This record gives sequence, C-alpha cells and structure tokens, in this order.
Amino acid sequence: MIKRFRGEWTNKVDAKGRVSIPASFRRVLETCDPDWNESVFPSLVLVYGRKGSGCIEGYSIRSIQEVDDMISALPRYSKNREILERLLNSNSVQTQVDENGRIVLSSKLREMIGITGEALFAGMGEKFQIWNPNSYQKNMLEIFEIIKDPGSEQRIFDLLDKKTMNKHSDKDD
Amino acid sequence: MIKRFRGEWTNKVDAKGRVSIPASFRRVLETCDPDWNESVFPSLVLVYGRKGSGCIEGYSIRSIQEVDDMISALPRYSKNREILERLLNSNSVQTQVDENGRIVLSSKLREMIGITGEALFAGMGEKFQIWNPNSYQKNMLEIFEIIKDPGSEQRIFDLLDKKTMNKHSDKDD
DNA sequence: TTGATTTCCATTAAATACCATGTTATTCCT
DNA sequence: AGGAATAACATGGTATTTAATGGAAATCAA
Repeated sequence: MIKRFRGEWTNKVDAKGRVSIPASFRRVLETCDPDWNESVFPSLVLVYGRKGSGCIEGYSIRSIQEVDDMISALPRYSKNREILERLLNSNSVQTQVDENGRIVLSSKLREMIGITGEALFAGMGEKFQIWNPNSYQKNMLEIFEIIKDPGSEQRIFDLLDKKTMNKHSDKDD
Repeated sequence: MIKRFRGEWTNKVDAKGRVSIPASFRRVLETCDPDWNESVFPSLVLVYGRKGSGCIEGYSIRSIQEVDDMISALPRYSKNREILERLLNSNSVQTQVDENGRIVLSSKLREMIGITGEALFAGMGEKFQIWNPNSYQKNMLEIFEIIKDPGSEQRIFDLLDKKTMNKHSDKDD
C-alpha cells in the first residue's frame, strides 16, 4: 500500500484551472480518505496560507485531520489558535478529485502562486506541494545553496540517525 | 464528509440584510445540526459578544453546544461564568438558513461590524467569522505582522508538533 | 394600514458532471 | 519473449447543475 507522496510531476493547467493529480498521488489520497470507495472519489485539502512558501500544499484527509486535531487541542479562544486557524483553515479549501483524476485550481489560487499553463507537483511525504515550475526550480537552487557546504548537509542528514533522534533539542529540527 | 469551516468567501449583503452562507459552510451546518434533514434547513448561532474581535462569529449547533457545555461546567453564580454567559449567550442569536441558503443580518449586527454591501466569511474550523472585507484585510495584516519574524512563526507552528504538544503550558497557547 | 420581515420565484454566472480522444502503460496469451 | 488486447492517464470539449442574488408576493406586527 502506498502511503506517502513521492516524486515530481508536471501537468497542464487548462483555462478553467483544471489539472490532473498525478496518479500515484491519487493512490495516496484514496487510501487516506476514510470516505473513499469505488464510487466516491477522494477528497483533499489545499492550503495556501503559508505565504512565504510560494506554493500550495495538498493534504490527504487523514493528514489534515492530524493537523486539525492538534489545533482543536489548543485552548478555544487563544491567540495562537486563532492565528493557526487563519493560516490553515481560512487560507485553505477542501476539494475532491473528479472522475478523470483532476481538481480545479480557482483563479485566486492560480494567481497566488503564479501558475499559467503548467503546475509542478512535488511529493513531500505526508503532503504534497503545487508550484509554478520556475518557482520550484528557484526553490531547489535555494536548498542546494543551503547544503552546499558538505558539513552542513551532513548535519542535516544526521537528524535521521537513530542514535541522535532523541538527543537533539527541538530547536535543531 | 466536510465537518470543518474552511476558506474565505465574499458575498453581497442586500438592503434587507440578506446574505448567502457559502455553500461549503452550509454543508458543515447541515451535518452538525442534529435536527437537520432534507425538509428542514440547518440552524446556526451568531455570536457578537466578543467585542474586541470586530467580527461576528457563526457556530454550528454541535459546536455551540460544546461551548455551552464548557460554560455549564463552571460554578453556578460565579462571576466569570456570568460574564461568559453575557458575552456568549446574551450577545448571540440563533437563526436558520433559508431555502436559498441565506440568513438575515439585522441592522444592529450590520452596524456592529460596519458591514455595508459585502460580507467576508472566514472559515475557522469549528466556527466561522463574518467580517467587513476591509477590517478582515487589516486583521490579516496584523497576523502577518505577528509572524513576520520567521522564528515567531516557527514557534506557533511548533504548537502542532507532537513532541511539543504536551510540553507547553497553557500560557503558551 | 403600513412598515417590516419572511417566503416564493426568476435570472445568470460559475462550478461541476459528463463524454470523447490520443497516448502511454499493463496484462495476457501463444 | 513478442505482440496483441486491455486498461489507465492526461487532457480537451460540451452539457447540466448549483450557487448567488435580485425582485415580487405574502405574512406578520404595531
């Protein structure tokens, strides 16, 4: 069973904003939507509130529920909870894959990330991202810049070492 | 099944105060109203008692019940309970979506949040907010100001980290 | 009765479902 | 293993439905 979003895919966006979700992503969305079956297409949530990011993030139902549950665990009228609700609930939209495997990106969403004719999908494990292909290219360069120094790259991959997993403080992540 | 208010929607308010509830919000109100069925339109509660907020808050029946239950859990006749009952019970009104998916905002409510021709609906998970579009704009800018510093933004999102979930004190939220 | 509120109906713009096609990948059979 | 048959994908176009909204009729209240 596939359960993580993986890989990069570039698909066409038509005038109405319709775009195919990569088939392998659909398999993830299907297994992670409790309401899904052969006659009900899977739902997902698109989050556009992480402004700095320059991309839209797609979450499976199970994945967004984890986030929602953590928000709901915060005190109801607290400042931080209301900020998170804005960034993750106000600035998001639930949608559903259609029978052809597509979703619609509204003009608002397309403008937000500067998408014209093509959208790049990047698998990010428990979520995926939708980019303007050029912006994605730039973002990759930024990442390469960060890990240019071999020591710095090593330090990051060291986070994946079982021995160190429970040693480092939260700040290191 | 949709069960959280999500997204931003701007709808017209006519001279009589009628305004459409965004369709996706109606789906939430329907599933969260125990009395709802095909022939009965869903009810909701509008709270205008959170004075500082500059907006009206809309609750599904299930959601307002949770709030009511928490109030009821406080000591009867305690000062704080009576304050909360004023702000959340006195300063609120129960209403019902009509057959066209609209509610009526009384002139009192409209004046309270300075609404003239348009109302902006912002999904906030278990509730939603109704704003004058300009006020909402300002409020979003305030939020972006708060999270402008990347460290500060990270600290807020860290509230959603499983590792820290049980560490932070109530004050942090 | 008259002003206000609520119900009912009508319009149009937008969102969604439906259908069709070329292309690629997969299965199955010999 | 090779090749034919089949299924799955991506994508374009069209038809149908739904949502938002304006206005009129009906009901209610003072």
